[in-house]
Amino acid sequence: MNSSPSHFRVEIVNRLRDCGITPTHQRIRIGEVLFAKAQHVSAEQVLSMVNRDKEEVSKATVYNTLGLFAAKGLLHEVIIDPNKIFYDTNLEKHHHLYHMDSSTLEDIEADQVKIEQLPDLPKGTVLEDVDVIIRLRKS
Amino acid sequence: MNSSPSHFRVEIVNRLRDCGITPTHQRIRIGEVLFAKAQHVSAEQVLSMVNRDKEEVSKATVYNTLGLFAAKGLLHEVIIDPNKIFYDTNLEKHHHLYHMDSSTLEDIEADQVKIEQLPDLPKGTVLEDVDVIIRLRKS
DNA sequence: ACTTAAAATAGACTTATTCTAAATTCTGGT
DNA sequence: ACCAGAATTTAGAATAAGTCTATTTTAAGT
Repeated sequence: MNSSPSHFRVEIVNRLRDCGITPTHQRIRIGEVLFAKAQHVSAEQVLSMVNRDKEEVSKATVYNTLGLFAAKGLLHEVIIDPNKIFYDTNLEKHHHLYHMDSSTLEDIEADQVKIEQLPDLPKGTVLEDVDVIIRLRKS
Repeated sequence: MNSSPSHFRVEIVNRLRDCGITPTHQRIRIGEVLFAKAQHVSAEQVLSMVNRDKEEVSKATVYNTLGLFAAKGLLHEVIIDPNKIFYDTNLEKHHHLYHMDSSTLEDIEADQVKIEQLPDLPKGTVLEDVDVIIRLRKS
């Protein structure tokens, strides 16, 4: 609805189309806040970022959209804190440092952790992902 | 309050004392169901196991006690399912297979996974734990 | 523009967990 | 054994994340 949409906005629209997601106003808005930088955000945070200036997107839509984006691979769900899913916009293979004192999450590049051996997987199953979470505490 | 407490019951009482936990009726009851075998249980499950025959322990106490046991190292919290904490009575070093289709958790022994390298930890922090979660999907 | 399927919405609902304030039970000192 | 104070338990209310539902709005192809 803007006559000169920003380059970033156009990028998001294309990204959504590439995944077969119809780029609605709300989804684009959510994309704008999510993909501005690599970050870990909760649904709650997205909701408030998206509506910072004016009420633009409902709670239900934020939840639906985050679920949809995650299903399409635009985000990863990170499950570390029991009361909150974090959505991670960093799609590179990577792992996490979790600061238990502050409940914050920090990325570590995949090559910083070397896993040499995994168990035999039960038959009938395929590996989806290996998450490594390094929990830290203040010393 | 039983004149011939079972060996298992006595064991639990000692275990609680060793951790500096006053062994109340409720805590012992909860210990009985938890430490009967290595398992992963949610608070909800503990609540219903404990009160199977007759109402013995309140919800608040179950939550308090699980939190206390975890703080004292009698249990480990496992956070994999976003809406639920699972408490793990297996205290051996180990990792987890998570079956995404059934939302169930399976232990794997620590030596089944070899981690060769960890990143340098930020200064002022100490390693608390390294969790490896292998997510599986039906093939 | 017109139609229809997809998407978004408000707000009620659910579910896990925490809080609160009162009642009960321990524990250590007598 | 008895008592006081501390710790623990309790029922039920409160909170918070997330889901559901029924209705309205929007997107996209004709």
